[in-house]
Amino acid sequence: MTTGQKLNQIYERLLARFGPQHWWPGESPFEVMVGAILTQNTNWGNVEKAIANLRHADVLTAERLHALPRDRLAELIRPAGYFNIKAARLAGYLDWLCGRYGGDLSRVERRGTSALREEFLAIKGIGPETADSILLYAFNRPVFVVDAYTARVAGRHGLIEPPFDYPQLQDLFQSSLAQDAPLFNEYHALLVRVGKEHCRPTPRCKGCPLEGLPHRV
DNA sequence: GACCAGGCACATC
DNA sequence: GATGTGCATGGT
Repeated sequence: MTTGQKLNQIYERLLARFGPQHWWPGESPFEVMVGAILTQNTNWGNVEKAIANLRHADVLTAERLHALPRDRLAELIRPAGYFNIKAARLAGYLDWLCGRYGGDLSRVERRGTSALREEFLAIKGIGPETADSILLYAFNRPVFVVDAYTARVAGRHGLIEPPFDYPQLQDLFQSSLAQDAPLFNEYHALLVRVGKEHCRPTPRCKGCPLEGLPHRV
């Protein structure tokens, strides 16, 4: 079986079990970008609390968030954890968005995918996963998002030989699947789902939709 | 009371 | 280039 066939088989099993995940759970591209920074190494439920705080404070626009004092911003996003670090990262992102694009995401939208990725990676606090999450979930670009769950599932099921890094894992998916943003969107969300419920640091393989597929000890 | 969560930058070797 | 560490809240 080719890698592409294996990846499609896994996708079909996950989708059959869990159904569409309706990612990203954000209301606008701007919210997706803010959420992508806030969710770094953090449970999404905590991020929702932080975003709710921003919404209730009526500062969920580029201009208002950019104008907010750093300590006030940190206070509002406190539930998301690492709040001082993340306040600085959001500020850096907003400096870029407001400084280079006047806070206008429709202008950002016009940029090509690889140029945009480079711009994101140049912002302190935006690494590969956050950049790719924004490209896929805010801008619908066919970029596969790699995260800890992706690495765990791919490693355990022998899709890739360790040691492997982010670009290698991303290339595995991008070169073996159709270059399709809705597919990448759903696939990543499904990997997160199976990672939360079964493919955990200490595995819970009983009842896993991937049970019976090749697996490492 | 551990363990875990949709990373990243920086220090040190 | 590889490895280690700080950052922090909140749910299980």
